[in-house]
Amino acid sequence: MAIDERKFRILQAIIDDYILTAIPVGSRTISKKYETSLSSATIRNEMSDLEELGYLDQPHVSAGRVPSAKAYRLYVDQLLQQGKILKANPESIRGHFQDRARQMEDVIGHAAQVLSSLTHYTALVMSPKTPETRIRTIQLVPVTSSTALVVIVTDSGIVRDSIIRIGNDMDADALYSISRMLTNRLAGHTLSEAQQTLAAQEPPAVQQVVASISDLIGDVQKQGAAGKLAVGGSSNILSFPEYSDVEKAKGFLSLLETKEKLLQLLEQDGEMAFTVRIGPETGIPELVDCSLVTASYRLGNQSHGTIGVIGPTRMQYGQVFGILRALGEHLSSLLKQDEG
Amino acid sequence: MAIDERKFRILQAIIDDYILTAIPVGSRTISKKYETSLSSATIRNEMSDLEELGYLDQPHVSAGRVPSAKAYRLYVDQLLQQGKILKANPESIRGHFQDRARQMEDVIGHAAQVLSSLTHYTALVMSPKTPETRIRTIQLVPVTSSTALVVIVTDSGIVRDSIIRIGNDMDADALYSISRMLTNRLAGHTLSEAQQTLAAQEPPAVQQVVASISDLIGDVQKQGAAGKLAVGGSSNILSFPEYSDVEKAKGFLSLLETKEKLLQLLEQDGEMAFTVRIGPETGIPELVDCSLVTASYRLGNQSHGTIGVIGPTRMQYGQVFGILRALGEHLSSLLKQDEG
DNA sequence: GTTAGCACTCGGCAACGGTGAGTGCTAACA
DNA sequence: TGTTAGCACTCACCGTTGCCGAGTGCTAAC
Repeated sequence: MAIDERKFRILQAIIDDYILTAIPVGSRTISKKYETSLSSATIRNEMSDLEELGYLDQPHVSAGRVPSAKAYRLYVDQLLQQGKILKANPESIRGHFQDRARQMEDVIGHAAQVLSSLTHYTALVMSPKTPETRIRTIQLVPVTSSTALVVIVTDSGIVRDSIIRIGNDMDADALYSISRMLTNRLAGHTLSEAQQTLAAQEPPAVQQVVASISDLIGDVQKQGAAGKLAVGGSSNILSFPEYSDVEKAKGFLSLLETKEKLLQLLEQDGEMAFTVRIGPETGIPELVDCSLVTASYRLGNQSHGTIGVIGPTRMQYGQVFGILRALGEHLSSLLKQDEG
Repeated sequence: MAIDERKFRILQAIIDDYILTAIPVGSRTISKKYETSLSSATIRNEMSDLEELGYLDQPHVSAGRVPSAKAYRLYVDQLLQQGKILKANPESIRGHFQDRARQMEDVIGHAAQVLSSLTHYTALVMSPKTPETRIRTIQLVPVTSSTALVVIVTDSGIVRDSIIRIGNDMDADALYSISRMLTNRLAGHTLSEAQQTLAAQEPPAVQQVVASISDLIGDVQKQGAAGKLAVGGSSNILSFPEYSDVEKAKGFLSLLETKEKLLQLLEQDGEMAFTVRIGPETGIPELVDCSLVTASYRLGNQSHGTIGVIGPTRMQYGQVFGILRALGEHLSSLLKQDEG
């Protein structure tokens, strides 16, 4: 038995209704609200077939039907294939980003806030990963007589700084000449090349400084490979009856606090327009009743970041796609402008 | 009618028991577990008096008694006065801070994590405020041909950077000479003085750059005045029966997401060893069932930050005091060491 | 001042039964 | 062969009822 066009229409109606109400959908509801030309008995037969095919679940015998993960999958694939993406109002997004944010962390934090308040779901925003970035400038800035700030600028515009200990006999000019020397030697190299170069030739005078800088380069690399994550609207999930159970809610919120797992989850996505993971497809027990929708946004020409939304499986997918697309475009333009 | 020594002992027993169990305490429980020399009837009379005095509440007539905010206030004051602060194991704290964190934000974020996992409550960590800080160095680092990174180092060791747009005709050396000029002119000045100085004398050649830097100084000032806030263990509150109601939990978690209110709350505290706000004393409706315990930690000699814990009013105060003290000391030493 | 005794209150819980939404099946109809 | 009306059946939900037990306040005796 295959799923024909009418079955699909009925399934769609069930999903639409369930997304709105979160109440198991009965045959009579469909017959009255959606397929008015068919009687409830006919719908019933079709629903029975759909259940057999694995698209519907029945919480108990005298309740209506609930869409399965398989049903959502079909629904979403159809949505994406037909390009049924609700247009979000770009103005409403731009309005939230009036004041220029200066640091990447501020931007992604703010974006997560905006995304969660627009969708009413939980928002994730990951900064772009920059695994194979090249050094552009290294500069030492005096802080105290015995410490200095190392600033590393890479070609992806990522800046990382850290305070290191220096010998007592260095003034600003001495630091500047070291900076020039390092920049000359390392500019254009990838981070790992730079670390090797530094390890190979250590001028004894600046040995300690160079070692610290080498450490820092390792940090930059590690961090660039990982990407930073901002979460917004954690508590939104509590608005949904799916999470009225406190234990479940706690599991979900704890998951949000351990960002490693989330990063891992987001990193599985390539540079797709949209990735949708429905319930068990996430592979995380706490998210069996959730869907994760992610999209990527471009930063310059080489690296990309990820934005996403976690909500109940009965998510307003079409709307979420639209908002993600609009926000992604906005972020891309925002960051491009920053870079000049 | 005043509260005599025996009444106080009974009140203490009730609070201790309620802190452990969250179940309204009956006269028989006290008579059996705490005041074994007195019968339940006697306890009953005393409890009736304590209720009249406002120290106890009765959820309903056939339930035990629950301590009021007034009771906790008395209890905590006594605790602090007698110095009954449980010693926390400093090792357990140090163990969590093995890897040196490089940026202030990492430090406070990590500290919030540690604090929440040690106490099992929700942790707040605020970075030190530095309202009257002085500039030590300003340096421009080339990023692209038309942008540069401004790094401002202040005497409180706070570093703030931002990317600004520059004219196209500046190379690294030109930027360095501007940096020297700015540092010479502004070093030792407070931020507001620096802004005024810059506004007064604008060399036309670097007009745009200077204006951007002036903006940035304003930012630094604003940010220094505010302090950054990290929250840890938001979901911990869900472990307590007080917040098994989803609506209440949602209100609490939403509050944690809007950091402005929290900052405002923390800023009311001066540089006290401990500040305790019990239930209504917080002045925030979402926190009527919560207590907020804060402590300050020193950064260098001038500025101080705040760490705190939010938990149910029936909090393990003695233990929390101990952990806060130990963590505060650790943070102070950690940051001092960073500064060199 | 303390305590035993007793009547009383009231939340919590389990059992009960009615209601209604929803189903599956069957038989008749187009 | 597909559609539909009819009907018996299931079962979650909800309000009612009654019991249990923890806890209280009061009184009287010690």
